[in-house]
Amino acid sequence: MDKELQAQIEAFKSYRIDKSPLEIIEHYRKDLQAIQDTLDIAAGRWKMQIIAILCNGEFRYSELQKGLPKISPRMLSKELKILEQNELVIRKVYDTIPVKVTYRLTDYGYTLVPLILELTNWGKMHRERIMKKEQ
Amino acid sequence: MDKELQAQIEAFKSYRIDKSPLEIIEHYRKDLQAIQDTLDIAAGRWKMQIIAILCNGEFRYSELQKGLPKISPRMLSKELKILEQNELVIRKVYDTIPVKVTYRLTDYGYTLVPLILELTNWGKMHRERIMKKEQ
DNA sequence: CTGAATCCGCTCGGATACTG
DNA sequence: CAGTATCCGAGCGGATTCAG
Repeated sequence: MDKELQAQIEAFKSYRIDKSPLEIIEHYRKDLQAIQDTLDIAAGRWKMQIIAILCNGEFRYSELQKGLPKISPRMLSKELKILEQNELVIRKVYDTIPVKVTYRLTDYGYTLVPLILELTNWGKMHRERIMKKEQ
Repeated sequence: MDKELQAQIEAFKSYRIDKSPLEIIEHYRKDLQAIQDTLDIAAGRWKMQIIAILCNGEFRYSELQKGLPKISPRMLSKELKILEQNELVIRKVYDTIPVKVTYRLTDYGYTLVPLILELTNWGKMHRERIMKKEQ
């Protein structure tokens, strides 16, 4: 695992050897654009967390609220609507009384799993690092 | 690669089988916190892109500006300062005339490489998908 | 060349109250 | 239960100008 990371880093560094900084930047434009594209979809404090929950299955609106205690209903419904528009989430209404609404990821939404995992892993590592420093 | 993704997704789904949504959410709190932690470090429109450039080596302030044509000097220096405070980036001043300043990642900064790669990959895939749909 | 200083609009996101 | 409506503050980020 760590070796893999080393390899990735070395790949970046070796890429650089025979190029000037400006050449590198030029060849790297598309990657930056790609990052920007991802950020456009996933921006904000909540979207990634919502997707992360939904990776685990189908959840009701109120269940999501319990998973994200600090989110206001306004934000939750707003974010869900955007995620639905981007075809990452499917909203399903059950015609019962009282109403029941569930959310789950589309297949496309599940393509974000690796990203979610990286976010989670790095966050955990970061927290450990902070803890150590404080002691 | 795609098989690996399938395996990851299945891992999520099978995890769910014998648990209620609320149990899942409860057990999942720490992961959400981790995601939040990462977002706190990487939030905003520019930080990830700056780190992505610096993955390729050492760059001067003006080179970074060329890599991110739309960033204002204010933002660039502000973001770099925060990244430096978080020990992701090292700032180095050369005592020449005119001054020369370079930025590069710390070893800790390089731990973000996998995340950067995922952001890039997903962004590229997403763009292809959008293109197809529009035709 | 590498920023710092100032001004400002906008949108993100929180709080609260209310509805079918 | 699953949202909507309304109000509001903070800060993100852009534009421009200036300085060491």
